Amino acid sequence: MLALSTYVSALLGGLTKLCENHPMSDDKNSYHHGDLRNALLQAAAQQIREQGVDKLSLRAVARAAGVSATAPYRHFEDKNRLLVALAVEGYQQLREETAAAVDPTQSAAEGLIAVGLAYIEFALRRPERYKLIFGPVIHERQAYPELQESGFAALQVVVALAERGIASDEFVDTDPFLIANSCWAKVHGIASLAIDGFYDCAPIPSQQQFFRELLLLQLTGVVRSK
Amino acid sequence: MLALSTYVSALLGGLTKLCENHPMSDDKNSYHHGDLRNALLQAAAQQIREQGVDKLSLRAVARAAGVSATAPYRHFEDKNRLLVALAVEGYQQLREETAAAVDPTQSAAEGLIAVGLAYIEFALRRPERYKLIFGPVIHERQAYPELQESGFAALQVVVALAERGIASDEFVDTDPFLIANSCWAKVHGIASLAIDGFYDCAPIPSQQQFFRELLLLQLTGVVRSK
DNA sequence: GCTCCTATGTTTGCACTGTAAACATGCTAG
DNA sequence: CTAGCATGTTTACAGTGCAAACATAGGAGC
Repeated sequence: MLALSTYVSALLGGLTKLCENHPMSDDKNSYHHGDLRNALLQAAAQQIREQGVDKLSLRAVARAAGVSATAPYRHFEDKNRLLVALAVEGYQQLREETAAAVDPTQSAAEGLIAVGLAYIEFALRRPERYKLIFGPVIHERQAYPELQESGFAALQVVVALAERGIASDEFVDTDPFLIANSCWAKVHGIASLAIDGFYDCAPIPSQQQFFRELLLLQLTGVVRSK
Repeated sequence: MLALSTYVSALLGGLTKLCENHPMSDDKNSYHHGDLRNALLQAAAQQIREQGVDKLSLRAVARAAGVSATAPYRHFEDKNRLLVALAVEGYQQLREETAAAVDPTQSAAEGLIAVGLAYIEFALRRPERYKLIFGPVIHERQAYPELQESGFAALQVVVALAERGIASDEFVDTDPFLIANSCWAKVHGIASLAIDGFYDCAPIPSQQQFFRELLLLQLTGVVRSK
């Protein structure tokens, strides 16, 4: 009887190995999950994508991972910590996607436009993730240095472009950090306003084109050059 | 006696009209509060200011107003509705403060800078209110047209400046709506990033000066004019 | 090979939240 | 004076984040 139960549990263990499409996929049949931390992150990401970032509940995440309500606390001190981890992940994606948008054979100005559009596209494609990254969802951001670090890393893409533009005399000779922040702030503002639906009912023929013109204006300036 | 009480209550009615600083102060000693709606808004505003926007609880607001937990539902269908009301209020403040910053005798460009700085100052002085207005705190913004209306009203200050600049040949001849949005996005981006502490540990001598330079760059452009 | 430690789970419990439903109260119009 | 209605209250429920105590298994040391 004891032997039987052992056998059964082993059998079940084998079975779970076969019919795995949901995240665990380990030989662990019960209890120790194997890779819960990642499973939680993944479940949380999906939940955010589908239901919005402020509807995210730790308990629901745990439920989705097939685990008890307080299990996540073994891997994240806080709900906030989970969010921070997701945000850092988001910053990295953002950095990758914007970096991928710049073509070194193009001019620095074209590069800025491309990065800006990629940034906005990212924000509109993953609005909830974007809100998580920048919005006030995460409490006490300053308590998590990794957040600001990955933020700065994302900014670095733009700084590099600014440096290139200055070096090639394409841009005005200012602090590249200033130029980068100028562009970033602009793009961030556009993305936020777009997500919040400010451009939805505006009399705009094409959003894409509108964004491009906004970005161009950033480069050429508003004041008529005399 | 009946006549007297009527008289007294009329007198008090006249008085409340005069000496209104705190919300209640009515002849109503209990039950019907008098002006609960405003009291709730005020209490909520304070709570947001002091504890942060995402810590706001309707029950705590009710408690602060000295009223039962569900009383607010007689005045706001939702917690969200309360937040919307506060956000609209915030937009109006924002519009007033930015409008007050523009001096008609100045150039349009100087006006844009002044408005931008006033905007950023507003955001930094009332960060939680600002987060409420723009952040993802309010759900389904598009369901509340008054939100977008007051948002557009705030934008109108900038549009007017853009029109003035274009008319006086100070600015390039583009759609004023485009210029206004360009400036607004920029300023909004700066404010958001500043609130999120992105500039806190940056190597910046003076924040104020940094903001001014960022805004100036918006006007003059990044690309070297040939 | 046995035992204990520790990492990782679970259960239980608490204080709190938003909100629905039913009930109470008192101003006001008929 | 009274009926109705706006505005309160009480009660209840499902859901939340999290702390504390308990359970389990896999691996380190004997």
